[in-house]
Amino acid sequence: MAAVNAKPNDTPRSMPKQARRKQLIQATIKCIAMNGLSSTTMADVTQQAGLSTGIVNLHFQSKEKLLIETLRYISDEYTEGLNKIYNDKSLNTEQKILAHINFDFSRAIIDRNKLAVWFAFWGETKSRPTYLSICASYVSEIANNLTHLFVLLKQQGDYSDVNPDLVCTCYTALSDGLWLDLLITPKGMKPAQAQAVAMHYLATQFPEHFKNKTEH
Amino acid sequence: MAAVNAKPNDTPRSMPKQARRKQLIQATIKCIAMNGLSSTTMADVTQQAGLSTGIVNLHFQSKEKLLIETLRYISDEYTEGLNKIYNDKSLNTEQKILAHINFDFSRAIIDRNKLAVWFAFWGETKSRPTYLSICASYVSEIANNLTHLFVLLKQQGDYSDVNPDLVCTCYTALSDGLWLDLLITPKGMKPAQAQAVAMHYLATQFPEHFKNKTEH
DNA sequence: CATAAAAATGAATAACCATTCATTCGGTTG
DNA sequence: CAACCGAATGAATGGTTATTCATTTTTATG
Repeated sequence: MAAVNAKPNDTPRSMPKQARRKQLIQATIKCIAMNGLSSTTMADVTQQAGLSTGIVNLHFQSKEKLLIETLRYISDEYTEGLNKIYNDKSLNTEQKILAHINFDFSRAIIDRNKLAVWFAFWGETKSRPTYLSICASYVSEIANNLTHLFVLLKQQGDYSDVNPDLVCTCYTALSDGLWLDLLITPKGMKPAQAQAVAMHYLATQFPEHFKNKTEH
Repeated sequence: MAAVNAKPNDTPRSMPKQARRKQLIQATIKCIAMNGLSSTTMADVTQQAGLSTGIVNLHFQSKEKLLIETLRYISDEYTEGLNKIYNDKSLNTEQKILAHINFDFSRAIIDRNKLAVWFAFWGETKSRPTYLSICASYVSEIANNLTHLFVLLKQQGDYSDVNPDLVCTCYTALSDGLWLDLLITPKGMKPAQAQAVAMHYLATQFPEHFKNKTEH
């Protein structure tokens, strides 16, 4: 029996379409991080992917569609990671919230390449309804889930003054703002610090659960 | 699209150089908000300003320098507004902090055109050292001043557990994140709401001063 | 007024860039 | 092995864009 040698360096044509699209999206992320969205060209992307000029149009029809799929890619990665946590039946409410925070400041998420992509697209939402609607949809999905966790936690302590909606809005804004710190002051703010700031806020709302927990 | 400032009498040539530069910067802000940074062209900007093709190169040498001056313009507007508050001898510490929050969510600052510009530039900082250094400089200036206010306030109440540095980082990140909400969910989040969220956080740290002071 | 200096114009230019498509390549099938 | 077909290539194309600069317009000065 001959061993099937899957050479990782090769990019065989038999690769499923989905894999080639992913390869191009990842090249796009790298290019946006390296050159900025405004000077990312098709040539940059295809070169970064090690492929030929026309390949993006073959797989995505146009540059605009590639960019939309790139935004969708990082949005999906984020929401899917969180949904895995929300749906994990082995975790209780407190553990789910902790897992959420850990995820928000995990390697895969606070990768500066991806942060640059997030902010680049956010900066364009006002002029591109498609970007805006992709953002609006993941924002509301996460807000629903996270608010619900806060509602549940509220019932587990002396938290009558806590407003779950407000806490969700505040936590979400805080973590977005911390992402900005990680992007623009990479030497001043480390991931663990950012996470500690987020924990600090949650401890003000749910001290019985989150005080003195600097978990990672 | 009609040029807004096309009336000849509005733009006399005797205008000081500084005024024409400002006019072009404001046109740039409007274009970035309307079309996105990545598709803002020199022709867009000059048309928006109601001036001729070569005018930007005459006053700024290049597009890149225009963009840098645009970032500097919104940064300066922000830091100067805050410095006015910090240096106002008629305000006590608590009033300065309240004024800071009011300013962060005032009309001039949370104008969606300008928010779009902030995020557009933040998205490019990773690839443009000049943008990064402009951002780094205003960030640290504000952090110094705001932290100092928290240090002073800490002495005015039973706040032994408060960490002024942490509160400054947290407040700043929170307000940046709320700006994002104002930009991408304009129908879901109103300025007054955003400000209330910020107040809510400060009340957790300085309850004797900021509890039940959500409106201003 | 006359003249010079400064500011602004906009047609022309050269570089750049997204997209196309005739051609080549590689894997599969019979 | 031969014939086929989808995937990939990359030179060519046409549209866009930043920048230049000779010319025109306006302002300042005596």
